[in-house]
Amino acid sequence: MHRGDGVARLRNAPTWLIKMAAERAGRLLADGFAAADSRGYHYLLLAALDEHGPSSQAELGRRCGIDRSDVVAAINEMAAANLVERRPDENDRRRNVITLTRAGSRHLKRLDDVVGGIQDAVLEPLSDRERQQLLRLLAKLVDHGG
Amino acid sequence: MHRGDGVARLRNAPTWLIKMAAERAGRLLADGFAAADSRGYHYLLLAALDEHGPSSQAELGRRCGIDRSDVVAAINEMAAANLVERRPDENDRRRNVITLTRAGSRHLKRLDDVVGGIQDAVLEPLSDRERQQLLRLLAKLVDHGG
DNA sequence: CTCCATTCGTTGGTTATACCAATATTGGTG
DNA sequence: CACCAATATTGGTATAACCAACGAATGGAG
Repeated sequence: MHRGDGVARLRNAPTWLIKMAAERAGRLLADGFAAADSRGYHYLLLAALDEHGPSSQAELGRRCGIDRSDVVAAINEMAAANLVERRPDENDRRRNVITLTRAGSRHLKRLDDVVGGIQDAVLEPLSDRERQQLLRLLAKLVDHGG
Repeated sequence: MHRGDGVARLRNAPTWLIKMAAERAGRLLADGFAAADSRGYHYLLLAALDEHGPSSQAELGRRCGIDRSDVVAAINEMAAANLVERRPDENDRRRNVITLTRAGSRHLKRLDDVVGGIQDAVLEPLSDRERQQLLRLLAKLVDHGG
């Protein structure tokens, strides 16, 4: 029995189904990240560093949609684990430059695998064609407003 | 700019898009409920009462997937607003019987309208055919595992 | 150069959701 | 009766997401 299964009017409410599916995906992702000693913010930040190179914390926050204060905490954790390096920016002494370390790159690869595995687990009941359909429909929804 | 828009590998990750869509839907729902002096739990509980008639708090919790302790709090709030009535069960004095009041029925109608409006807002970019497709795909996902 | 607004990192909160544990009361079963 | 299960309730925890305020530093307008 899942949240709201006993309420008939929700079974045909797309927004509710989206929330249900998101909850499941979120649980699986959180569990997978936790098993790799990480969490969602870490994955986002590592991926952003990988794709855009060394960045200030504010840049990371804007790119990932994470509040500056939460970036501080996540970077603290990852710096302590040597996944990233934090050093002051010579050209702008307000900023820190965050750099991905070798260990950070390796960790990101592991997390990419975790995410990939969860994609497969969640999408398992769908055929390739259906997955493409779903991707297209969701992209349309997200591009529009969210 | 939305959460994770600056991370390319997420734009083609269905689970991420689902989470994004769910966040948007969740925000809209929370805002809509708040504008009606309610929140998600209230809607779930009122809907369950409407569909199944008077129930104990434990029944409500099981049907809605809400923890018993959270049911207590939500029922407290709704009883204070005269949306439901809480009285001890004569046949089983462990239980309370929760009953929907007239005002509760009216409130539920308002919340149903709120939810309906949000469905339309979220699904706006999709044609009728696409909405049916999405509903089908999501149902498949949710039925399967979550 | 001076003043002012802005940016940045950081600390220290708040809120809402979703849990979990413990308790007293009652019900049902042997 | 003795025992276990279910119920309502209190209280607490963890987490994500967000917000406010601060000092230090920067940049631009005059």
